[in-house]
Amino acid sequence: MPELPEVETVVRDLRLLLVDRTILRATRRTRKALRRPWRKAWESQLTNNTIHALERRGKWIVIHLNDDAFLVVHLGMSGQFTVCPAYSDYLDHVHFTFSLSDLNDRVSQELRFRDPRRFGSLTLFDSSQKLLGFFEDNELGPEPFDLDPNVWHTAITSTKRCLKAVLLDQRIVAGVGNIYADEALFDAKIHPGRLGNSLSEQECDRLRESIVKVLLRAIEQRGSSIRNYIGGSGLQGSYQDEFLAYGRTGNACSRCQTELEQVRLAGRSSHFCPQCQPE
DNA sequence: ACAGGATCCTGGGGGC
DNA sequence: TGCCCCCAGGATCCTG
Repeated sequence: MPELPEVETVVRDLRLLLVDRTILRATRRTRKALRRPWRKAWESQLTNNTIHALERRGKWIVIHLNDDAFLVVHLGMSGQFTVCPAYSDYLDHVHFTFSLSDLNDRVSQELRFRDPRRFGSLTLFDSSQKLLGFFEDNELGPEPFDLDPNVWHTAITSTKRCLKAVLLDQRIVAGVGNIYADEALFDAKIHPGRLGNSLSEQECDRLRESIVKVLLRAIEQRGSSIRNYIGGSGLQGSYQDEFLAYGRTGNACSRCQTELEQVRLAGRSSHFCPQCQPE
């Protein structure tokens, strides 16, 4: 579900709500397995630990704690990570709660992790070295905003995979998912089924610039809420109202009025304009 | 090396 | 109302 703009929105929301606050208690509310195993010992490691920074890396949320510890969260397809009043009702599928130290005269609050489909995960690393090692083991690629044009050009043109598969590959670029891959390819006027090694240098540049443009605009709109995505403060995003390709099969292309089409690539539905994005 | 499929899950929507 | 099937913002593993 959440791609880079949604994760960035959660991080920005939570930064305002969590920095300098202490986790008084970490509670696992279900025994259902998530994508990665949770160790019981992490609960005591988190207790009385203070959050001093939050950052995003690709689709990962990194929470900096004292003693060089890091809580790393992935939202998978349906994850929600929100701060809410401690007395508010629990929805179903809330797997973790982290009660927070009071802030001045505000009501007591909790950080909650909810994830109906359980493709998300929470993992604690007890040193920055282990955190970096984790990203290295995953071969997590560069942030879209830091892409070196030459490295990008080489990565694209040295593969015979279709572009949709390349954009979804977190080793090539971190943070792009199904929605923003389609939107970026539409913006760049490049067909998602084109093979990487068929792109010209100009097309590589255009695609890279479209990715950045689409992601930045989506962040401005707090991401896309099409099913159950919400930000760290519970607010929805609105970029879904600006989709030009994703989910618009059968509608008229905003540029040329041709009917948009849909194909399945890399196991994912891909939306495009057959006129603007020729095969 | 890569495509394609299955898998891990729950829930919503459409068709009947 | 219910049932069945398909689909979904992710990522990984297996087969051919």
